[in-house]
Amino acid sequence: MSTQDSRQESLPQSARTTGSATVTVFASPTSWIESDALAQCHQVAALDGMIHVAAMPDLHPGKGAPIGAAMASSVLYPFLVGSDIGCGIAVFPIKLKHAVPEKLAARFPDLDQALDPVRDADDPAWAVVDDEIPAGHLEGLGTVGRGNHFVELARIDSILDPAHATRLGLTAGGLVLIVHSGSRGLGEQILRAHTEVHGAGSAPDPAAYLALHDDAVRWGSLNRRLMAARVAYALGAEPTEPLVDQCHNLVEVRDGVYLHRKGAAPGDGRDVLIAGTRGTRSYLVAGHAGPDANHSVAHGAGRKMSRADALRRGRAKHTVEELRRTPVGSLVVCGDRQLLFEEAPTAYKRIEQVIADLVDHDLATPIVSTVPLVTYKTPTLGPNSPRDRRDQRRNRGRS
DNA sequence: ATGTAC
Repeated sequence: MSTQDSRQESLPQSARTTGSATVTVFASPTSWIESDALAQCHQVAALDGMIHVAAMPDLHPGKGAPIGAAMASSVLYPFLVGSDIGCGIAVFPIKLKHAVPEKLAARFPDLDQALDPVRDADDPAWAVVDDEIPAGHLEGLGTVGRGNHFVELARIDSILDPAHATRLGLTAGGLVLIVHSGSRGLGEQILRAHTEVHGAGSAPDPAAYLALHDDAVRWGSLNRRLMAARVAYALGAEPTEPLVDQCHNLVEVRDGVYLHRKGAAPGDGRDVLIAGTRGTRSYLVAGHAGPDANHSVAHGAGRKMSRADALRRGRAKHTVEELRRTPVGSLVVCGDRQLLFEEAPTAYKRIEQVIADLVDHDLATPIVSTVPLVTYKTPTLGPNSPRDRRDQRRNRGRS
């Protein structure tokens, strides 16, 4: 199977009796995979009840558990999903007459500001809420969050599978909104409630955890639709239904076991957008991953550097201006300089290699690529904004 | 990735 396979048959006889699960890495030998991330896969493999760990080519170290892995177990471990339960990527078609990045970047709404049922009662974006708000959770509703989350206006670039692209109504030059976000404070609350009592232990009442988890998954999806509607209206377009909306942090019950996905998208007959970086292409693919891959595909380019390294090396290598205007001509709306360095394209692996690894292992077939026009991270409040002044204080004497 | 504390 994989050239970085470390299945039990390759281990000495004595190691086979430990009850450790199998670990398969779906990456070429030349693809960059950190040894810390592999070590985390093997730590996970040693957990009680673990059956199989499938590591995707975007694998990188996470907090306690690897990111970019699908982990099947007879026991449910909330920490393997992490705090951003329901995080995922949705793609919405959008029609605009003129797509000039400079003009559109200035029109994005403030996605740090939650939709308030009273103050924003007249906001037309509420129309996408067609049911109860999951868990009745209003805090942070309609906000993108931080880290690697973003809302991007992108153009369909290459058509790689014409028949499939046509079925989805995608043509070269068409525009889409790509929304990567999750359940914000809600998922964090759910994991914390478990962790305070059980730490990294399993869920003693899986059904109880799953009920809360499912709320967070629904909330994340609603949040992505709300943001797409907020942005569509702000850009002078109508909101649309998502073409794809796949969640890469969740646990599902499948074949009688708990399949935990952490930075791994469902890849079993579904279409999924695999995000590049703020300054490179993304790829919509048709997933056809089988049991060896725990029915999963990669979720993005995957970090190549820790946030700390990206910040340190980025300050020496890039100016803020070149990170806000990328090599593909897109604009990055980000009023937080530190985040801009942490999320620099050079801090990530090459998305084309990740896609090639998926193709080579027969996990996915690319449908189209997209190229960013405007990527929104967090509001730019102008040169004298409180945020930028804070950044200047933080950076003084260091850069 | 998160809200909160420093």
